[in-house]
Amino acid sequence: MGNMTEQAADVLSRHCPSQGVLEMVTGKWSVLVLYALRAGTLRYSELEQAVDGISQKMLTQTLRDLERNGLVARTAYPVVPPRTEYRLTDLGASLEGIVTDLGRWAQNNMGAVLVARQDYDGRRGGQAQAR
Amino acid sequence: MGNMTEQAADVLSRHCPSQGVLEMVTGKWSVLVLYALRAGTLRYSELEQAVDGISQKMLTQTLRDLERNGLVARTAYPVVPPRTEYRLTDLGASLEGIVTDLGRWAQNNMGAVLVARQDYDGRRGGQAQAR
DNA sequence: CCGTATCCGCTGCGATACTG
DNA sequence: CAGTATCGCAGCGGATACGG
Repeated sequence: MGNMTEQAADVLSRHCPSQGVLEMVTGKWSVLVLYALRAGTLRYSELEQAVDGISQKMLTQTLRDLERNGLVARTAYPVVPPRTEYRLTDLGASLEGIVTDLGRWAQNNMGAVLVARQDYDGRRGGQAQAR
Repeated sequence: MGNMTEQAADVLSRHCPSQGVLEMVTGKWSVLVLYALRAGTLRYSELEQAVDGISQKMLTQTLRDLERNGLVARTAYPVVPPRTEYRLTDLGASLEGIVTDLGRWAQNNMGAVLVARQDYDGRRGGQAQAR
């Protein structure tokens, strides 16, 4: 099955629900939380440490979002002090490979990207360049 | 880049530049444009058609960003009417596999995600649910 | 310990109009 | 055809304070 010149029902199609699925990856923190959870089950506080720089608000919000999308399972133990654990669901685990590849790509190629940026900004002749 | 006192010098570390690299993927349109450009060299108007629903502003902005990051090459031919072509650089092409996997994952699993959302929202007992 | 609530600046993104 | 300019707003995301 080869020919894919017809790509009507594709991710690129506006009304395809897969767009909404991709929006899970957009957002500053989602990928990083998934990346951290590859290690296995983690408590809230452990995630907070693992994903360096994330605020409580964004950690909670990202986790709720991932939970809603069925990628992460939340288990709260009614003890004092509270204990809550998060782990990837099967669905979430099916993304592990991609998340890992993405992380590896980022680390392997950040150098090249940084150089490209300097090059691009440089060609612009030292004008004030935001971002 | 030298400072990696611990094994913790990976994507999850706050000061790791790979975070900035990951931000290329965040954003609603970047992945879709990359996805479209897997097909080969495309003109501006072809991209506009391919990535359904994107506005001129966001297409231009996304392309500039990808160009700045060294993932996309832009070639403008000084003819009338103007003709501008975009293609993946080698660096951009090195992301092809991941982008393809991501697209395939989205299409294969959007059903499961949709179900998970309904399930999650349903358990909340019909309360007003944003997003 | 694991959250929720609130205030608020910033910017991503869309809509629209204009140009070489 | 391939952009740029401008406006406007919703929502992301940070800081801080509070609650079970």
